Order: sequence, then structure tokens, then C-alpha cells
Amino acid sequence: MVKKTKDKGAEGRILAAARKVFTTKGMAGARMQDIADEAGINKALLHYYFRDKDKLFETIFMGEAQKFFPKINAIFQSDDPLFEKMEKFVSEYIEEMQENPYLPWFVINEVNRDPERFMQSVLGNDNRPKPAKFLEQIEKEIKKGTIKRISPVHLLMNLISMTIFPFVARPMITRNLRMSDLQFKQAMEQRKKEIPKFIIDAIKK
Amino acid sequence: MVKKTKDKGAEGRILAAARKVFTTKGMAGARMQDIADEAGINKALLHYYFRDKDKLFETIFMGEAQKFFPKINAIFQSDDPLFEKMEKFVSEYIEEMQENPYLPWFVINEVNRDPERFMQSVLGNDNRPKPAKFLEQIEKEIKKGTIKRISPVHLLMNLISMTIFPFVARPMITRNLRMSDLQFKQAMEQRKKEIPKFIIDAIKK
DNA sequence: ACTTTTGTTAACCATTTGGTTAAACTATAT
DNA sequence: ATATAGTTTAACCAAATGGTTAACAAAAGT
Repeated sequence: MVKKTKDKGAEGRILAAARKVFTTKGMAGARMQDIADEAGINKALLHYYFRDKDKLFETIFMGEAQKFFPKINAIFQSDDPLFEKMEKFVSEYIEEMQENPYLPWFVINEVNRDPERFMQSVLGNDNRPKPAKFLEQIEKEIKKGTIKRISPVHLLMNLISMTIFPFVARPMITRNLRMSDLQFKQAMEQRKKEIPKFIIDAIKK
Repeated sequence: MVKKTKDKGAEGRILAAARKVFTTKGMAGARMQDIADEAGINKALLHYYFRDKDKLFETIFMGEAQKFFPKINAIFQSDDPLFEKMEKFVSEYIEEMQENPYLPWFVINEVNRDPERFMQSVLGNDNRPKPAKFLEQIEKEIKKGTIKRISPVHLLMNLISMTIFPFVARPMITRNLRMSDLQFKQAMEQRKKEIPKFIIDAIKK
């Protein structure tokens, strides 16, 4: 589909198109021609603004990864009480993924493809996720006796898994559970409350 | 790396090589030449045994998907009590993924790429996952009053998410939590008991 | 007005990649 | 031994794909 949206300049249209193509097909599956078509411009113009496929991809990937990670940190680093922290995490994350459903698949996919680059680029900045504080907080609550004895790492994995996985495996889930798009969206909306409730029920003494 | 493992015939070596390349790079990222090199044979021989890339991929994908899905069904359809069923699911699934760590990423990835084919091929057979019985079983337990009121669908999502997600996002997790391969393996081993315990704590009255 | 810089395109190029062909090699049957 | 069917390879081909070039158009300085 060719968009001639003249409101954005060429560069903006390229970025929007590249984002769409890369995030749905991945680096390996994306074609420069597809991006050009989607942006409604000549293929050579891609190379005028962004030297080559790698550079263009890097630009997109960084932008998307920024959406995916820093949010975690803001929550993990805050001084909120544990349960509130988890509620915020689930809620904000699901909100983000409702708007950008491709996000977790794309980021995880490309991190799997080349974990090194991920380490250096995304984690090199100050926005690398630092779960230490969160893990300590869990241990504190255990010692205080407010929650059951549980491995902080497993609790963290459970939290993240329940929040993100349904978006990664969306097609599989909707097919097998015979859910419409709307039903899926509503289910994810419910999970903003279901997941924290589930976790609190599991660990609260 | 070129293997000249003569124990398997050419066809077997091709399948093993194709499996390795496809499951790590995905359909779009896999190169026929890579598969030939990995199998230590001439590229033309690939087309002698399997007509083209699509046919070869289909063969591999079907085989891997068979590992990924039918196991679910065997457990879901059984007459075991609910908690036992969940324990078996977690335990057997993690066991399978410990042996084939690429499995969930590969299957989910390719299902995302083309959900239709997935529907027709994998789900066309009798081994399509049928969660109905499992969902009903949950509702029965709720009515019996043995577990708390919880949406069966969310409970199922939680179960699957906690079991599978760490393997899908493995590189991200090990990097951010500074885990070695061994530590990850041990953590997954622990999860065979941690996840059922977590769920039971969350829902048992 | 006109010169220079920036933006955009059509045509082209080199490499990669999936796939083919014809010949050679191997085993097996006659 | 030799014909035959199955197996394997080197060389080749055509299409796809990332990238370049040269010319042209549009803005921006002067």
C-alpha cells in the first residue's frame, strides 16, 4: 500500500515505513524496496537519508528498544511499595503493548539474533534495566514477614512473563482460544488487574 | 562448521542441518548454502531430496511444531486432578525446552509470520490443542469451592506464560540478571516446582 | 538573476541467493 | 563385466536484492 502522506517530510515517511516493515518482518525479512514503497518514495532516497540497511535498521531498533526498556527502570528504581510497583509495571507495560503490539516480538527477536549489539547499544546507556533494587525490596518484605518466602528472581520472572508473553504469542493464543481481536484486547485490559491480584494472592501472608 | 558425520545418510544429515539453521535463523534468515555447508554436502543435493526451500522448511517446521503442541493436549485431555495436571504441564514442557531451547522461539516466530499456514497444517490434525476440558475443570473446582474465583482463561495464560516465556526471552534475561548458562539451566529446573507452587498459592482456598 | 546546496528520481551495477543441468560416480542387479 | 537406477557434484542461470550513479528538480543563498 502506497501512502503519499505529504504532512511528514520524506525522512519522516521513511522512518514510519521502515518502522512498520522492520517491526513486522524483522531485519532478515524486511526488503528495502518494501520500505520505499510503503513510504511512497524512490529506493535511492533511503540511502540518501540512511546510508544502508543496517544503519536504517539500527535507527528503528534503538527507537523501539527505548520504548521497551526504560519504562521498566523508572518503576524498578522508584521508592514505591512493592505491590504498588508491580501494579504500575503491569499496567504501564500492557498499555504500551496495546498501542504497539509488535513491540515485544520485535525487540526480543532482534535481541535473540544478536545479543552482543543489544548489550552494547541499548544497555550501554544509563537506561539499562537494573533489577537489583527491586530484588532487594522483595527480600526486605520477606524478612519483614509481609510476604512468603520466594526466590526474588523467580518472582520477577513470573511478573514479566505473565505481562509480556501473551503479546509475543498473540496469534497462537487467539487462534487456540478462539478469541477475536476485540476479545484479546479486553482480556489484556483485564490482566492489568488480574496479574497483580494473582501475584499478591500467591505471595501475601 | 562442516560435519562429515557419515553415520547418517545424506538425507538425514540434511534434515539435521536444516533443523539447526532454520531454528536458529528462522525461515527468512536461513540460507540454503548454510544448510548445505552444515550438512557437508553440495547445495544441489538439497533440491534432490527436498524440492525447494519451502518444502524443506515445511518438513522441519512440522516436525518441531509436533514437539511443541501435542504434549499440551495429552496433559489437558487427561483425567488427572487440576493441580497434578498443571505440575505435569510445567515439568514436561520445561524438560522439552531444556533439550530444545530454540523451540518456543522458532515456533512462535513462524506462527507469527504466517498464522494461516499454522492453522491449517498444525491445527488441522487431531493434535490441535483443545483447552476446553482444562478450562471446564477449573470452573468445576471453583464451584466445588476448592479454589478461588478466577477467570480460567487468565489462569491458563498465566500458566503458559510463566512456563514458556523465560525460554523465549532467554538472552535478554540472562544478560540483565547476569546469569550464566548453568545458572539459567538451574533456575529453569527450579521453576518446575516454583511455578506450580506459585499458582497453587495464588488460587487455593 | 544566478549559483549553490539539498532533495528526488530512473537507470544501472554487483552480489547474493534459490534453483537447474548435465555429467560423473556408486552401488546393485543381470 | 555391464547395464541400470540411484546419488552427488561442479558449473551454470535467472531473479531478487542492496547499493550506486548521473542527471534533474526544488530551495536557499548571494
